[in-house]
Amino acid sequence: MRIATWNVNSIRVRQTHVRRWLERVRPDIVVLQEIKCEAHAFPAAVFADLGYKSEVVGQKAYNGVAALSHRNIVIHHRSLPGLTPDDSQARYIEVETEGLTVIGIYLPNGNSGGEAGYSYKLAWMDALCDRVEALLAEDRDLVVTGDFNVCPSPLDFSAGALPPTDALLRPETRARFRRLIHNGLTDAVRALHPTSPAFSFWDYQAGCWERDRGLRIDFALLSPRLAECMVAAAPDRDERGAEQPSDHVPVVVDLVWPETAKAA
DNA sequence: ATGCCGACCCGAGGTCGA
Repeated sequence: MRIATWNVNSIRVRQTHVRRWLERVRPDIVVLQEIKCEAHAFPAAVFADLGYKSEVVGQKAYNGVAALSHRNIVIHHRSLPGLTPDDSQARYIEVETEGLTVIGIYLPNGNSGGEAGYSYKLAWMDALCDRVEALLAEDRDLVVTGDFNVCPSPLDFSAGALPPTDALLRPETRARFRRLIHNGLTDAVRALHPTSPAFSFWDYQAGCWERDRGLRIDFALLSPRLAECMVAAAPDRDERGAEQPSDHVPVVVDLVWPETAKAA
């Protein structure tokens, strides 16, 4: 099973990129972030042509997440359970496919809106931790994937790419990311690539892509049984070199169930 | 030290992203 995440920075601008990428990579399920449109404006027909159904949590101009799959998927939540007050921003989608729960997130950046903006990020992360704990307590097979807007360690960003006080780096941010991991989730890319940066984002500005000055902020976190099935996990760097690219690239994880592995 | 770029709003230039 191939699971992927991609912050596309506007699905209407990037729809041909996503279509071409679906044909090349053929994920079973991909969650998208920053689609930046309402559901009625989502180009679902473009992906339906390739056999992909869409579930969309839209918002005008900002945020917006979606899930595309050529399998049957059921949407369970369109906002983050337990976040108070209710999240008016389209940042969370929770779907189920063949017994697997997939949570797609666009976690708040936390650098805008002053301390209130940062508090919102921390509250969002607290609610996400609680949601993950509840699902793991039910022994669910779970993937939490998307744009986390967190750089957990110095390996996850180029030196000087972010000021030390940035919301992606602050100790309170990192502590909450560690809490997610300590609940029993495995950071798929880091588990398979312990020493390479494996960036997933390069700013449009200052020639960051050409200088490989990037960040690793897009993750796929796997519950224990799924982590044992992981055979590959990596950012798809090729997409950053495309014409008019998103500033993020897809992150792709491959899982192979033990029965399949024995047969192969 | 700051801005660089690109997308949104809409039809200028402000706002946001990370």
